[in-house]
Amino acid sequence: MSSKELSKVYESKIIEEQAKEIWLSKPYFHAEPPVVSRHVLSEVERVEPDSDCEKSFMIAIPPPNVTAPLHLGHALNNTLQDILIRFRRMQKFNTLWMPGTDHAGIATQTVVEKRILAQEGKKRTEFKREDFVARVQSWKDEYEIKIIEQLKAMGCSCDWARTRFTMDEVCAKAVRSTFFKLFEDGLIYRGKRLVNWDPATQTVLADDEVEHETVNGHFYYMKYPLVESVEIDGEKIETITVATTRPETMLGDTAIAMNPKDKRAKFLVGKKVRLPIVSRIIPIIADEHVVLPDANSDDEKAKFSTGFLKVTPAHDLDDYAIGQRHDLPVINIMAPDGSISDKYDWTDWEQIKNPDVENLIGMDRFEARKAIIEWFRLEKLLEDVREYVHEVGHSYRSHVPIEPYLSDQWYVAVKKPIPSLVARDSSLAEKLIEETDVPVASLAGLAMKPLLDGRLRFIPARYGKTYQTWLENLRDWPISRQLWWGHQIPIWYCQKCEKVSSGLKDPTNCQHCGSKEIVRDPDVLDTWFSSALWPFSTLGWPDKTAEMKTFYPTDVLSTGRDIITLWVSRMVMLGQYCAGDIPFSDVYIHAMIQDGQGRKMSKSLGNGIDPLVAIDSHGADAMRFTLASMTTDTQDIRMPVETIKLPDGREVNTSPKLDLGRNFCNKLWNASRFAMMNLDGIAPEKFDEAKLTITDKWILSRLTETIAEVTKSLDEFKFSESLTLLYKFFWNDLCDWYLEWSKPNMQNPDQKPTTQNVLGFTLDQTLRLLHPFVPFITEGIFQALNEVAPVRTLGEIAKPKKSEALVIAEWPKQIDSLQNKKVQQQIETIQTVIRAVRDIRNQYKKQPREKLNVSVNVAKDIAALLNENCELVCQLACLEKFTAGENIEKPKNAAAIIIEQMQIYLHDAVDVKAEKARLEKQKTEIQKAKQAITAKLQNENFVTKAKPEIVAASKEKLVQLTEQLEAIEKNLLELKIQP
RNA sequence: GGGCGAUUAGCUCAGUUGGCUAGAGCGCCUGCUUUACACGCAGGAAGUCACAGGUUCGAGUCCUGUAUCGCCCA
Repeated sequence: MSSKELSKVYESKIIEEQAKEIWLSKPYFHAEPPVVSRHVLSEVERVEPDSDCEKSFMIAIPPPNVTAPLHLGHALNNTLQDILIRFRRMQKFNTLWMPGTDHAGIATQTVVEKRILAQEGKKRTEFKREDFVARVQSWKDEYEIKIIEQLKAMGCSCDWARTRFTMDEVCAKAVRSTFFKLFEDGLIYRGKRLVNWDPATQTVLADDEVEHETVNGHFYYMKYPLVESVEIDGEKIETITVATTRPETMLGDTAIAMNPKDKRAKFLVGKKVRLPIVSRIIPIIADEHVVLPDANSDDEKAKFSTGFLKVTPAHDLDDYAIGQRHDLPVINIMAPDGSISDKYDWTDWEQIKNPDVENLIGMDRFEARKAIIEWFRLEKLLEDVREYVHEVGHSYRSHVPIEPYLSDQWYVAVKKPIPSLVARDSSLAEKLIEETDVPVASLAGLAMKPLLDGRLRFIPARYGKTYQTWLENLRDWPISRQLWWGHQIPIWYCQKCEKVSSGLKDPTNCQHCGSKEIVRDPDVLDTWFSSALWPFSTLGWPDKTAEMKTFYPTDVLSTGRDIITLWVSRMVMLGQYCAGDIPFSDVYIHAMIQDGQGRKMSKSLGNGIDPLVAIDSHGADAMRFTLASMTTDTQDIRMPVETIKLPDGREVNTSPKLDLGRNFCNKLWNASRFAMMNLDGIAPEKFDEAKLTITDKWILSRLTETIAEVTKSLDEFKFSESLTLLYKFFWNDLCDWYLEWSKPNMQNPDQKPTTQNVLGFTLDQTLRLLHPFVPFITEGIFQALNEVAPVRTLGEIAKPKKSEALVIAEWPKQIDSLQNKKVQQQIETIQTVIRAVRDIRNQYKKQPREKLNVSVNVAKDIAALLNENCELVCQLACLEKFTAGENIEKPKNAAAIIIEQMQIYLHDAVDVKAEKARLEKQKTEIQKAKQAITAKLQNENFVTKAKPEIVAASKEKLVQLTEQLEAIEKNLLELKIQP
């Protein structure tokens, strides 16, 4: 928009480039704490904040994983955040949107590993650790740039100068400090536990990184021979049958358990079984945990149970617990990659090894399953195989079934009272959060309390329950991961005294015996450990920075419901623990985008939409508009996906839904263009309040109403509602009616100056209201408007501050004096008449341009209103002549339409048949409505119990319907008389 | 197994604390080169509000149950 006019066609790409240039020309997105000296970090002197930035507003972006480019879900989440950020910035909050990316340990390492294997045929283990990490690092560098470019393309107004990465120095310092603080508090400990092991990526996973998938599996019924036969009720028993879904683990069985209530228990408990293949002699024990068999039970487990449970402590969580209770040996028969192996704590290998077992060594766990079943079949020990549908845990990264695996891991104790807190207030030592076993002073307690106090709020509120239930049932958090990519655990093992050392700085000697022979733990920390610190690590914690003082706690976190447990809860835990306060007060949980069939968008289904493709085809504003307009508080939004072929032959996915946004932008562009064509020579001093027409008053009233409503709904995170309000105002009021009505005024020298000011002001305010949603196009138009009409005020009534750029313009304020309900009602009446005329015109197939005559029979006051505004009606209904009056007779050859309390006659339109049909139809409708309301009013209960105003309204309605019905009947009668 | 959500026009969705003859956008039908916009304008057709009970003067809205779909947790 070089000169004073907007280009004839709206082109998103040009507008986006221009807006980006403007936004980057000055630090509009940058926020600074209000301080005198920023260099003194320890004791910051605060100056009194100036009135323009009294309050701060901050959002920390959920840092996207550097694993892959952003998808449409990111586009949605970041659009919503940008809307909030731009809204608050315009409201003159000191607004900071902190950007950055996440190293995403397991995900990124896996992706890079796969790529190197595919392209170079090399495994990770063929690299030196630092060389491999360097390869991941360069992947990260590449994707970090891509991601930030994508965010910029979407219009995100982040403070780019502050961009962080979860493994950069600033974040690493926070990670180290947090770890050490937890370590000092005794909340970090090492334990040998059965963990969720991912054999593909070969690392441990936390409970919530395990996804449960429904699997069509089998129950295998395998006979184990008793060492000595047993007689039960005269029957001689040689074998017992166990049922299992995982036969391969039998190699590690160390007992058979049965429920003590089982009638056979008294004969069998204490006896021994010879484990097939391995010939290990194992005991039969009694344990309450074993499910009693019941073929008719609704409980799946009872239905499939034989009453005998093979106990494999090293490969099953429940079995591990039984093993602990009965002091059973734990025999691990697998390697970390899930293959059968004698190299990892197969403690009795030497005693039991035989050719049959040796055959199995090296087999993958599923291969081994087949081989073992085959062995049982050949030995006639396989009693049965039954189909069984069950849930199996899978890795959320590699998607292979999880293997319960015994290993040493570092844990964070989440339900242990924190010594440093208890030291400050000893009453906290034993205090529990009501109706839970969660100590108030524990990490879980710290996370739970703010929700219960109402300081932490979920939007929609129902997600608070998810958060709370998870915390109540929380187990200790395993934080070590057997990966190379991540924050290496700051723990050193002494080779001499075997004790561990840790610290804020890397130790050179053992902190216990002083030995120099210390070795650092090779594992890295769970990615969520560093993500949990994000809202304050990015602000420079643990240093007492001015940023921490100004912006912490932050205001909103916007994210998907899938990571409420993984991430949100841990941020609150560690925010409270490290920074001494909640990390944010509002957690906005946005919907998940699905395709037209309600499926998740995913690479494997090929049903995803690339935001860059959407931006390319429809424009960033269009994409944002569409996404925001679909954001209600439901948990899913469906976006029908359509595959199109690009000119270059590529096939890409897009969605017809995006047209909604594009159409809107096009309309906005053209309406603004039209407005500006009429704003030439605008003179603010020529605004004359006395010359405001009814339509001016109406649009200003609607504007101020819209300002109030939009502000309120944005305050409440109602994105779709805000846009609906804006759409209605802009399209249905401003474009459809006001712009049309303004046309004659613009030709009238007396009226023009005032109309110009009203139009300039209205457009200005509309652009401001729309800016958070569609920032590029509104900025572009605003810049042009600044040239065409630099001052856009309404005399003394409204003087919004000028701004060089819309991004920092002031958010509109509602102006009560402009609110005019009476005028709004009058315009509605005028619109009703115009619509009615257009309707009959259409039915009578009159040409749109054909000038017609219309008269209206209506009560005196309305007749006066219509006559006064005869020109408004004539213009938009395309009439030659229009008269309204109290006792207007229906002319001959006129069509009649009865609406509200008006009888509108279109002269010279004769089609008796059509007219009859139309009136008969309306008669039926009105009769139906009248009957319903009559019945209501005859009901004694309604009249006495309903609110008086409802009853009064109903009575009035009845009067109106009766009048309408009479009018219709009268017209029908006339039609009958007519030939 | 426990929890949460959804079910309203062909499609995607609104529908406030119960109170109109249940709305919007897209699609469909009819007409329109009205000098801002055909990515548009004017008009129209289209719904047993998943089903069955209940509460109430009154239920798309509240309660109970059923069905289907989806998500989370175990």
